[in-house]
Amino acid sequence: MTRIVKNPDERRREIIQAAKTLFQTREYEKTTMSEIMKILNIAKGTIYHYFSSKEELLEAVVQDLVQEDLHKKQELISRPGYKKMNALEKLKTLLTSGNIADGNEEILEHLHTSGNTILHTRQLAYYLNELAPLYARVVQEGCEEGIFKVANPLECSEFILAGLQFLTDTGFYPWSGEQLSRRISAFPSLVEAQLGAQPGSFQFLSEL
Amino acid sequence: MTRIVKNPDERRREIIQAAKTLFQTREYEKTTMSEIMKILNIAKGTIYHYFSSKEELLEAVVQDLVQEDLHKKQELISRPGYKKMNALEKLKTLLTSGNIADGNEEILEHLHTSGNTILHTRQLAYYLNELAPLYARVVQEGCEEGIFKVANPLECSEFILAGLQFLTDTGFYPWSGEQLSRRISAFPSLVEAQLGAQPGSFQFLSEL
DNA sequence: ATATCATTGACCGTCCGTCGGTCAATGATC
DNA sequence: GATCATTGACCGACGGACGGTCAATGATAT
Repeated sequence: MTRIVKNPDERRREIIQAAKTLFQTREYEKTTMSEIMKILNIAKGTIYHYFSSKEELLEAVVQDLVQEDLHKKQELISRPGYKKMNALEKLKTLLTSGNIADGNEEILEHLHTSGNTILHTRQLAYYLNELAPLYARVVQEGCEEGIFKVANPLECSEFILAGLQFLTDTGFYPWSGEQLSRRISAFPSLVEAQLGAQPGSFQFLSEL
Repeated sequence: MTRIVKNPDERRREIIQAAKTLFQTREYEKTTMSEIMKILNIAKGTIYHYFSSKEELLEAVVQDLVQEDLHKKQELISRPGYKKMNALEKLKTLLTSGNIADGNEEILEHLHTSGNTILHTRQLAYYLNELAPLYARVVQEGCEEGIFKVANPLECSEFILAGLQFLTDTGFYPWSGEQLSRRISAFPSLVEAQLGAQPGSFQFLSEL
């Protein structure tokens, strides 16, 4: 067969991109390396030239996914208007800019509701490591502004992000519609209590 | 080979028991049906006579695991002294009676630190469904006693349990020792804020 | 005796990962 | 500038393991 040689970086990203799509739509465990290879028209060996195992490929995909989100958020932060906001508005900006699994929303939405535990867990864990500090900074500011009251900003951020995500992401578990709406309705008051914020200030969490 | 016929219920429980041990020590995905079958000295077909897939066997194991915990907690609740406690003491009793993955502590402790995402996620989800209502009731009582202040007891319980578990269970993700101790130190103030409880009342959470 | 059903183990298809080997580009040597 | 060695991207047949199937068989109850 004709052989196509590409820039290694490009090839690597191609593989990650294809794997990302498949892992998200078909579920990690039910995605085969052969599928990825067929989509890209490459041989088995090529994938294994770049990633020593399926597991390692997953790792790269997750990293890519979270990094994407991180960049999006950093872009938001560096926008002109951002600095003038108070901590609450900043938090709202960060939280509403599509949490985890953004940009790929269209793909997900439907098939998201399957159960892709491994991908989602890794993603959340990695997400916490990378993004919780960002939120923590804003929480800290809120405390200084006097609108929040939190003893441990970083852990508080991790706690909130983990809770919100785990309890509403059907990628972890097939939560029922009743469970989801029940939880989402309660989130504003939960987060307000957690941050010591004014009642109603996080009402927007119920309106996504 | 000589054939050993057992009471179906007993056989079923044998299989669940063996699978439970292996799933917890070796990790679900790396446990093979053949291993289970070898331990029990039964043929492959026998397992599939009781469980139509490995996945279904996992489901049964998780259910068993959580049910075990539920019974333990119900036993605690029905003890003579329990009813006389105030809500805070009751919560402490429930929370310190070994959360998820109790009884099997010895086995875990060490190998727990591997990464067994699927088992742990299912377990937490199932745990929330079954046990959050128990906690919610106590939280509700606390509100009536005036020592807590919570708008949505059930969702609040789910939130706390999910957060604590996800952020400290190395079965989800290999959290570092630094992360773990940092989070555990912060838990008292986080939970107190969430429940609107007196500062210091959940200090015991840092001392497990 | 015969119906029922728990049990067996050979067998199947699939999937991850390996490995020996190909080929083109790069750069050293004469 | 012609020749040749080296590198590493790429290939794809193959191995081995695993989840799952099924027809046959033995045990048990009636």
